[in-house]
Amino acid sequence: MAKYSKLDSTFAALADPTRRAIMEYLMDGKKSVSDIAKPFDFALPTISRHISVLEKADLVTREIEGRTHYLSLNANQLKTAVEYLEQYRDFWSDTFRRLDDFLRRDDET
Amino acid sequence: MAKYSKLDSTFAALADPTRRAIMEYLMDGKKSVSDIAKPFDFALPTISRHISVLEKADLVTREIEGRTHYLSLNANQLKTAVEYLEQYRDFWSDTFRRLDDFLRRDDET
DNA sequence: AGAATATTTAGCCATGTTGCTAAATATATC
DNA sequence: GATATATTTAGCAACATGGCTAAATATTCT
Repeated sequence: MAKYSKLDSTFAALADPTRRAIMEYLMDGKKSVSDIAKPFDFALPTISRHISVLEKADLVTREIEGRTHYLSLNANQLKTAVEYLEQYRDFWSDTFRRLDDFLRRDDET
Repeated sequence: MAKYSKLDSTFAALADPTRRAIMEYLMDGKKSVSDIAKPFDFALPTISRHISVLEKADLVTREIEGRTHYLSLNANQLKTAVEYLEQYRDFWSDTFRRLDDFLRRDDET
């Protein structure tokens, strides 16, 4: 399926702390570029580029109103990233169950 | 918390398709470096480096037996990455619920 | 000891990323 | 129409990444 075709850019976008902070801020709702930039010590073009990386990764969407660009989280792609990682869920459940069993057996001695 | 302190390198490691393929292969259990390298058209040192990127990201662990290095998935860090992304779960549930409500209302007309 | 096997390290090159400042573009306001 | 505001684009420097080959290291086998 083409569902996972953007994982490269999605995970790459998530690998930067500034971009993750932007994402977290957007949980509050849609925000303009300058709103997003305010708390950071970076020049505006730097933030603008971070936003466009998130946009190309489909993690955020842009809505232009006059001269202001509003950015919002894209639920779809976030969900896709989690779904990809969840294929490992069985694996880590097994691991923790085995650890649990091990500890439980210790208790019985 | 220091729990999310490795997210930069973890997501960066996941951003490469070769490394994701390696991870998927490791779901089958622990494998040697040359086993892992076999299906790829890359030189062995290239795969060796990909593995060490995964290792530094805490996504895999290494167990050395004689001259052979065995690699396994690290359940902990996989779980941490998913947990980080799941803070957005409320957000995307809301989004999809709103969409659902919208479609439902359409049905009623 | 010497040869074979498993893997890493070093060094190179091409490309991509992330920060900057300066300039361009688009829209709103006086 | 000129000025102010919101944002992007261009171009640069520093550094990181991902591929390669050649060489080094560690272990096993004869």
